[in-house]
Amino acid sequence: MSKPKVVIGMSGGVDSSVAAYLLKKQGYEVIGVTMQIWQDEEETQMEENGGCCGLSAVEDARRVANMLDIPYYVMNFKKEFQANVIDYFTEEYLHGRTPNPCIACNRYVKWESLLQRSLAIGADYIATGHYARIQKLDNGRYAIANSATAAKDQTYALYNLTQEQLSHTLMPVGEYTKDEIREIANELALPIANKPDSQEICFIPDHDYARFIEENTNEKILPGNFVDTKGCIIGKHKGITHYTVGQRKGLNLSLGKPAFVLQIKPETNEVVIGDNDEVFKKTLKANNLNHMGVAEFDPEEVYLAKIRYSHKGAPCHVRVTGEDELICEFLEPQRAITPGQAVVIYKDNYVAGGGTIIC
RNA sequence: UGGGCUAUCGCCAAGCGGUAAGGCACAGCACUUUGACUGCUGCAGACGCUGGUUCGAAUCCAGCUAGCCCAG
Repeated sequence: MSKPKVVIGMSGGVDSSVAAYLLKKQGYEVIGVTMQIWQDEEETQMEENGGCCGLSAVEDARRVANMLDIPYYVMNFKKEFQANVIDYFTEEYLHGRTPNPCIACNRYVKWESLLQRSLAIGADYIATGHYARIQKLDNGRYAIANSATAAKDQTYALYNLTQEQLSHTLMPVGEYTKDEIREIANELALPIANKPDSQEICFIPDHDYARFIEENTNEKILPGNFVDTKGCIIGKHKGITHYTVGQRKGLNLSLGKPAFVLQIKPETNEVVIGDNDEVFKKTLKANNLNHMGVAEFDPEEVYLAKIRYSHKGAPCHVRVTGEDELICEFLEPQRAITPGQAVVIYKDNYVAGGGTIIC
């Protein structure tokens, strides 16, 4: 008798607002929720230009919910966000890796925590404004698939969701292009129709990662040596948290030719420097695997793998080398394979699985 | 202290009498819905200092200063 109930995570932005509208139109009983995840009350000001999680977001989301005539709540997830995103982020950098906090946030906060609380209040699904689609494959598994807009594809950051989570998730805007979504927002005269897209890491608005990390750890970040591939010292660095593989800017190294970070060695507090062509590698090892559309990788098959958000994807073979470990062998060398980043493996146009790059 | 060499932007470096190349670094902007990468733009009013020769000098000459090398 009753309509299926869905909790939509509302950021106050265009996408999630339209998503709420679409769900309602599709006949769901929609409940709007904004997750409060990091901001201190006094800091509302700084997020005006559309961060995904600011408090100004709450005002916008509430207005949209009113217009759509759906119930609206703010849920506090600061503790979960701190533990699963901020602490993880800091810890990774301290170990010389380069994390992708959005992936952790998606899996552990936006899904795990929000889904739990939503189910607890009687919802059947949660929904978001991501540009991606959820498919149920012939093998019975759920997988995230590319959205209608390749340009706006967000599947990479969602590779880590579990089957359970996917079975309770809806992504209504995945069927549209960004332009179509904005058009709908305009037609509805949503107050946020022209908000710019969010970008950058939401909890570091000033973009100063190193300072943020320093303020969020008790560990002392020590300067160390830049070394070349032979181990010769060629300069001083400001602390390994300032660097990532493939980086060129900010090294302050004048070698007569561009210098790039090849590797970060936390054991010795060294940063290895080399030429651009030395930052290309053909294989990577990953652990912390998540199987999405494919339960077991076929070593014969050629998959497409992305090693960073904006990577176009490159063909590779996938070899499982352990309980929770695999190796991707790319057909062509890839630039800046970076420990801490995620490798997401695609089959056709859906996510087969992925993991965290360890080397 | 005797002989030789060198002194041009933060680093490297063109220039050889006609009015300061380039690379690296750095900065800003653009791109980017993780970090990066990339692209574009900017970056010596002046060539160690002081004089001199020339219509004209970073470029020639002299002295001074500093650094390097070789002799003691």
